[in-house]
Amino acid sequence: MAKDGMTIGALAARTGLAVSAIRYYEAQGLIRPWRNSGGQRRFERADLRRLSFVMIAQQFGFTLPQIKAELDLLPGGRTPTKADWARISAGFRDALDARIAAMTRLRDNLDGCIGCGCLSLPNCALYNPADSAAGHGTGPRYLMGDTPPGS
Amino acid sequence: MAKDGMTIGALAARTGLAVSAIRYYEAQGLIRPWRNSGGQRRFERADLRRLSFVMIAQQFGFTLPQIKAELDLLPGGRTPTKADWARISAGFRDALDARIAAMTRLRDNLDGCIGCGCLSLPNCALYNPADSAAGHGTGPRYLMGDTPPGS
DNA sequence: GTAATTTCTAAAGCTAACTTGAGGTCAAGG
DNA sequence: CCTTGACCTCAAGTTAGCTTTAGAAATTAC
Repeated sequence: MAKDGMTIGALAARTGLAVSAIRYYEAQGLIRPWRNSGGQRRFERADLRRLSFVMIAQQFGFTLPQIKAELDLLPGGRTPTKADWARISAGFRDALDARIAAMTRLRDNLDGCIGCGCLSLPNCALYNPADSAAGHGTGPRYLMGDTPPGS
Repeated sequence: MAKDGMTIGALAARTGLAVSAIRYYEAQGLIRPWRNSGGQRRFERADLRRLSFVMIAQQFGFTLPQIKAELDLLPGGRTPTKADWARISAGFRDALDARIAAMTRLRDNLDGCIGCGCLSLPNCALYNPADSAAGHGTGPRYLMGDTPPGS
């Protein structure tokens, strides 16, 4: 009776996620529910926390594989403790700091461009786009009509 | 002879964008090249700046329609002046500030959760996700297994 | 016991932002 | 003039992150 677990619908109601999204997350390996005798998914309370983590991380622009990598650091056999969560959240925070710093730097550079009115390189540091904040384009990109650094 | 313009290849080389991406941007109304006698696109120097703006805005997570909305504020008939660019960049900066603030707030809330070790609501302000930073999910989302605000 | 609800799987569809491919035209060099 | 490379259009394919649909089985409510 203790190991009853939540249904997917209950989990959806409590997280605000769609049932389909939760199933999708399972397919991506972010959660690992067990099955009851009838083949239906059953979730533990800890999964609420996992999904919350997923949602927060997404707010910051992390991809599901990246989030999975963080979650994979949680202990396998037992229910994660406060300390476990604190540990991965701290590691996560470093990534956040870097991301925020990159955005801020980018904004400040734009500020500089507005100030000088140039909006053109090489005065402007904008052509060295901040790391993975949101830029995962295919090829190299140079800004303001500048030529690549090494040419 | 003055109105010769750049070819799409030249523009691609100078921005680092793919030729196909530039054509796509035209289709989305972000740039309006003219055509030469043979039907090929020709671009003005100001388009370098427009594309640079597009690339920077994308770094910040703006969608192409949002970027187009900003670019549409530029004067139609003439080549944009420094003042024109400064004006739209300033408006743009406000959006950036909001976005960075939202991210920072989110991070700080996460900090609080790490500090108290709870990572659970309602102690944690995280369930009131920051505005459009990256969250454009379909339905409502509540974090940490909390119930929605009004229930 | 039966009807209504929930859940199941598998496959297809959707949006954003592009890329790739096919088949053909234009422009520049020799 | 003729070849080569850049360019053209249009349609279809790609990735992420899901949703929708269809048909069927399990659960819950009465």
